[in-house]
Amino acid sequence: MTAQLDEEKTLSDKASARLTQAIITGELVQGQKLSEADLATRFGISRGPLREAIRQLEGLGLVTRVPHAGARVVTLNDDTMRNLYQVREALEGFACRMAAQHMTDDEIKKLRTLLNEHEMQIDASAGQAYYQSEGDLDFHFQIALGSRNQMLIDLLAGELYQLLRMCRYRTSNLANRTRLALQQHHQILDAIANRDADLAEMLMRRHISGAWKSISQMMETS
Amino acid sequence: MTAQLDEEKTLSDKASARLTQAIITGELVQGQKLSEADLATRFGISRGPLREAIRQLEGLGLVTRVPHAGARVVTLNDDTMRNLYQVREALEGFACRMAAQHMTDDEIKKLRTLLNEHEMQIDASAGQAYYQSEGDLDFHFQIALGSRNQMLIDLLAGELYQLLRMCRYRTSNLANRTRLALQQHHQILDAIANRDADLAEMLMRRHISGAWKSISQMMETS
DNA sequence: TTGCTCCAAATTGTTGACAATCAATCCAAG
DNA sequence: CTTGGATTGATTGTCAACAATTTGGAGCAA
Repeated sequence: MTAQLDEEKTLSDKASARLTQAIITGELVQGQKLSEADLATRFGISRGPLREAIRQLEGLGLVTRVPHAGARVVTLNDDTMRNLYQVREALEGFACRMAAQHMTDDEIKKLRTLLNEHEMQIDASAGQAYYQSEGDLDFHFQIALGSRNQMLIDLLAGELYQLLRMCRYRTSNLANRTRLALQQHHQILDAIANRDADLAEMLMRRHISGAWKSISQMMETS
Repeated sequence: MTAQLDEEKTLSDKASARLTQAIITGELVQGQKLSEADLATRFGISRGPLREAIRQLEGLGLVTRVPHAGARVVTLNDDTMRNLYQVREALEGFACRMAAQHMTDDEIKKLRTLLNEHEMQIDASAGQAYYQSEGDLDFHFQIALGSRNQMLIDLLAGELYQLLRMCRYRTSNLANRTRLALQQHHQILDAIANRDADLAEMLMRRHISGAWKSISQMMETS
């Protein structure tokens, strides 16, 4: 989505982006301690900017820091993942309600086109998890944009988005729900097109809580 | 609530707390530029810890920073305030739903007692805005705790809470709704006590959206 | 007067050295 | 053998100097 390459402005920002990437992809394991000296040398920068980057990631909830004892990558246990999906249920449900009120007909049409493209990609790649995930995130991001609420957009596309990608990486493609998800996306978009805010919110909530049920089932059986 | 005095651990944390306080109380005006040198000397610390504090506040959404041009206090215009109240409507409504499912009977009883105390304080202080605000925040905080969702608690008691206090400070006691608010609090608690999650969520949503309507009306007439 | 160029001052970004704190180890006393 | 405490090592926190970038204005030409 926003794939800003290596040309950020400051070293702190570069380090922040690199750390985020490393945490999401699992290059830095959950709960791992972040050694300032180690990371600074690995990134080829001084400890100053690195510390600022860590402070920023702390504000974003990706690391936890205890004074004089260092920072650790946040650990996503079952509880925090359940919490995350619940918060998403609340926020994305509400975003969906707002989107039903504010999205233009043109935006809705384009989003429908996007869903159809996703469908074709799924047919072509026969269930490769990558397209599934990216397509799913795309749809949810467009809904967030449709809410016309910048704070909501920042929350969903920022902190929660990063954590969600960590979850996705951890649970990999445990549950292959791409067909069902796509169908539900269409239903949600139908509700939005009909300007039925109540229904749109309810469907999005079910979509997300259903995803969580599926994931938690898969996890406890494995 | 959490009135941690001057004994934080590190200078960065102290500076962070002091900056937050200064921003909320309006000592630092909205949109004002944060000069590192100036603040560092005022706080009696070096620029290093101060920069870390600013980075942290950036992550919390209290300041906006543009590379090589400095950080500014976030500005709360009507749009962002509306956005804030909408996000609260979504999150606190959901928290209320969870609270109806998870709060113990004992917690509910204590919360009822708290509301009664608030009522007496209001009678005694005859509408002093301070008690109104603090009491209101107390109730909402307890509801958040009742959700048993730590992420929700962190959001509501952290970033959103600070922004809300900024709003309260800015709009002062424009709308004296303490009586009405207290009555609605009782109704919400009734719904929770009856374990009626749907009603509890709906009432909390109306409570918050009503508060926003009242505030925005007051603002456009002034 | 207007607009441009270029310079300089002020501010932010970065660094390496120094101080403070915590954790583990080792030694000695009971 | 255990326990208590001091010591040492590593890691985090802090500082002041240095480098890089932006911004504002002085100077000059059209």
